[in-house]
Amino acid sequence: MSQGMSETLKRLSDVARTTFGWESLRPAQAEAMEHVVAGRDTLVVSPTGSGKSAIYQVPAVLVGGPTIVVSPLIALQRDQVKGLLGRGGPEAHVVNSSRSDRANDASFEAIQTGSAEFLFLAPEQLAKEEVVAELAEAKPSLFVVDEAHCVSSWGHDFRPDYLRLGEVVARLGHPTVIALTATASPPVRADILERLAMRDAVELVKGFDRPNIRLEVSREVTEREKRREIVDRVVALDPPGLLYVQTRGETEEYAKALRDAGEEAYAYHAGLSAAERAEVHDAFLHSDRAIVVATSAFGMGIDKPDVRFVLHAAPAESLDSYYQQIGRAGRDGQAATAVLYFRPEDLRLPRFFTSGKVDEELLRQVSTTVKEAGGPIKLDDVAAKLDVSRARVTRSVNLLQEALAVLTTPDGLEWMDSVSVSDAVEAAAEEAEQMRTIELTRVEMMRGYAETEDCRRQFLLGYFGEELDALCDNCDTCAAGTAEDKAGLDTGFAVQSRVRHSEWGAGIVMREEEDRITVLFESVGYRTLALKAVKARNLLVVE
DNA sequence: CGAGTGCGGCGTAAGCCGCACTCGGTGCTTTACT
Repeated sequence: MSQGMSETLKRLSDVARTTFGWESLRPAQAEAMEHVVAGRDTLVVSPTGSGKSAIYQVPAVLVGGPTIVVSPLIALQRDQVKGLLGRGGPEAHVVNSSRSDRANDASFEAIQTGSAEFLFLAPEQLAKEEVVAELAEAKPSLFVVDEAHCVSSWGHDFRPDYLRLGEVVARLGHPTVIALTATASPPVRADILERLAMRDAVELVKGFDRPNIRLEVSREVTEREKRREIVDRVVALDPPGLLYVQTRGETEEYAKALRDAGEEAYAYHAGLSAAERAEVHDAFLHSDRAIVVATSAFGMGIDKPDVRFVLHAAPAESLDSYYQQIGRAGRDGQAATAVLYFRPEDLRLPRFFTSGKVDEELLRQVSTTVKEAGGPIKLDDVAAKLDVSRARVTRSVNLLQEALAVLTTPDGLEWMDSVSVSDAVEAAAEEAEQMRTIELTRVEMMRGYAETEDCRRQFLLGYFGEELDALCDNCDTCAAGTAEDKAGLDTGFAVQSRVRHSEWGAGIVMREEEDRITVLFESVGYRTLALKAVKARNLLVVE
């Protein structure tokens, strides 16, 4: 370590102690902080509860200029601010629609004058011209995106403003960008780097394996039988715990069944009132017997160390989501259990929820409007003109931009002259279709995990680009003895090597098995190929 | 996409078949009303 780096480290440790009261920095935290202080864009992938927030908070004090923190939920922003205040850290503000214009203006002023160091907001705020202008005036030095996997999982259709953060970064003069998340597979990481316009970024992936979580899959035939088994299992396991289900109705049904069986169970989904949701959060955080039956709405920002199990009544839409959800178990390092109850039929909803259903008519209208404007036009003006929600227009614009038909400039959207509306619509629809194809292969990887007879942890970690050398000895397949040690397996296509397929182009080998390999292709997503065919027809070339 | 629901037809009594239809997850914001 150079003299300069250790000097930085000393200053970071001083700030951590004097400003935040942290006596020591973990090596992984310190490494990330040094990159941030040096002005390097940094992507950090490490578990919740590992002190990710410190990675931007401590350098923020050392580096001149305020810190903008993008966070997906207003509740999460409030928690962060509370945490900072509680430790006596620098002043922090939030800006969102629940506050008055006057209050928000006061917050902008606080970061412009330097009386506040941190400003928290959602990506939707950054879609507003005035907001970006206020931030630009404050000359931020750090731009943090918390829960950065949302960029990839929500940006493509649910919260499209996530995909436009890269432009915000550019408008702010490219402050140092820090992206934080608890899990992200290689393609999700690549998506984050691209969408946030991160340059020459350092990727730090730490503490990914969670060996204390026992992994199990229970293959089910009938829905009825599955329900019975899940209730029995929950009753048998030690609380507190989580049961993830696919629909709001199921949260109520399972919660009732569990209460009938004598458990302290709560249903949770986004359709509940704010008060009801708060009540469940409260019960979960404070009771050591609580079981929450939830849709995917539950979990972000929940940091409870002693969750003993996370069960899934059905597959999630990707292993990224699945790992995120089971990662809420056993943060205290004590034994915890993750069981997936799997029926192939239950892949139906995840498939249905894949994005990519495009409204070609809307694409056409947006294209025509931008083209006929004859010069830069604001996204909001397009929405107003067409009388369509801003989110829907944003989604269309994102696709048209991908299709290289629309360009975003500081003055607004501009049409690329050489492109016709019909070509643009076609290209944008094709983009969407390709995205859908890739997302469907991600759902298929969920099936792969459920159906594998090999070590489940090797499968999971492999999906995230991490290699686990030995069998984990803490999953059902290891226990059953079906998992085979892969040491010495040589398919000729080593995991993580770059390959090229005659039809599908460039890809990365994700997984080797006796008779097949799984490759992640840039253009078509995950594909499993039979080695026999690959070799006979010379389909793959190692690059 | 596909499981579950509700309805008409069938044909003389009650239930069953096939068809059309509906519904399914995440949160920001904004605006018009109590």
